[in-house]
Amino acid sequence: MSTNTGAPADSGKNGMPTLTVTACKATMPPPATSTFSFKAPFPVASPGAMLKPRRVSLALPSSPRLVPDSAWNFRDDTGIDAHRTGHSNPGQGYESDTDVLLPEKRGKMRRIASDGDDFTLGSTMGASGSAESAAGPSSEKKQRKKWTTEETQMLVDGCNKHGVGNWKTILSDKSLKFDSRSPVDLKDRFRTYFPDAYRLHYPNAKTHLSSKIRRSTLPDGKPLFERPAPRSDDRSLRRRTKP
DNA sequence: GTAGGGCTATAC
DNA sequence: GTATAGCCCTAC
Repeated sequence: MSTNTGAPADSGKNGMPTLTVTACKATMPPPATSTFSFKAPFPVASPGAMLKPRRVSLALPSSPRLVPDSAWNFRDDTGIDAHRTGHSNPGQGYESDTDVLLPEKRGKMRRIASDGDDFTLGSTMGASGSAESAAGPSSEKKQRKKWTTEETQMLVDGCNKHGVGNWKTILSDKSLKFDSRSPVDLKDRFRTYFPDAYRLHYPNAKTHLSSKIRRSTLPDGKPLFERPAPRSDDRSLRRRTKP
């Protein structure tokens, strides 16, 4: 699987270690250049010192999703395959258009892709839909676009330069080239590709944290990224509650 | 604008 | 059939 050859190595200036991690993918062959260089952007006394929950988990105390810490080491069990055990048909989407469940039934409304489907993504499409809004008013689903090694490296560089979580800033950095990515795309990529780092920076996250993919910590567990200083208007401590 | 959970296409 | 990655949606 993925290996983390993070080389603590020559701690650079400011005591910030220059790290190297091998970015092998579990399901796809490693690109030609599979080594990313990481550099912790901010000095930190201890890995956990700056950790501060930015959001409160959706999981209610009584929620079956709430799993013990030990479960973090397992695959996304906390994200339970609702779509596999629920109403949807794995790999086939919903059985039919009529299988679209109401929000009160499914928890929240989702757009269903179907032939001739007419819906638009609505105003909330801004986040990830903006990048390819050229699709038109009744925007079709954004085509899946795999992240290249180069893009990933840009993301890493951006995180090191601007701090994890400053996706918009990273995206705006002229020196970083992304292929029509949105801030959300950056966040999602970071979340899926560097689950360990994501978990370190966002302890509340319970999804997209495969236990098999670890590209973001050193063998000794030290993080490759540093969380930027929390914003003063940190809303992370609050979290929506499920109906 | 960002975090976080969910859905689903795709690879294996 | 399952795991992963990418996209979607919504709360804040």
